[in-house]
Amino acid sequence: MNLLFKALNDETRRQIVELLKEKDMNAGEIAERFNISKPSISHHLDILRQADLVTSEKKGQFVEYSLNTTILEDLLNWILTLKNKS
Amino acid sequence: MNLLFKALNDETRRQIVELLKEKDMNAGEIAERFNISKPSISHHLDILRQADLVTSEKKGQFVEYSLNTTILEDLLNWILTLKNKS
DNA sequence: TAGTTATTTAGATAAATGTCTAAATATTAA
DNA sequence: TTAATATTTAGACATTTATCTAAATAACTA
Repeated sequence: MNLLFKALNDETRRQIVELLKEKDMNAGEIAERFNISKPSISHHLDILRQADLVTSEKKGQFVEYSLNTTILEDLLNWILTLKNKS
Repeated sequence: MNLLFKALNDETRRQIVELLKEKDMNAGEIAERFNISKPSISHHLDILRQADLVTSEKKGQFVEYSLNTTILEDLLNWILTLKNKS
């Protein structure tokens, strides 16, 4: 839960997640969308992966990233529990 | 959205939110629950208030804090949109 | 009014974070 | 094998963050 909140607590990472919602992309394609260096994007992707929000798969010389929405179930439940105020 | 994620990106603040889910509490009562100084808790409460996750009301010499769950609607929708993967 | 209690503000500090450039690694192609 | 391309790792640096103690502010109470 900690890693998940941490991963989402950054505008760039949230935008990456939104990009990956549309379609899988490789690291370079993702980096193109931002005015941030590739190493920085790589670091953001690493944090998203640590949170299990994305998965990565090597495809030749590219690394393709995909969104993993199952991990959002926990977050969703946490929020819903809060909303069911006692 | 930024302030909301920021507010939730801290274990202490998430615990405060969970406490306030059960009942309204004043700053001192909240601080008692943690091994953290009162000024630090006050600071956490300020961040939660900036995110509009809590509201505060002065009651005599005490300040009572309440959870505001309506702000969670945005977060909920953001997550649900992500889950509806295209 | 003077003292006590509740809370916040101010200022300091160590740790975490986001960013960069340069270098390393891995894969493809000539 | 050598060169080119894709990505990550390493190391540095400025900013943000969580925490603390001391001081300020506000509100009761004797």
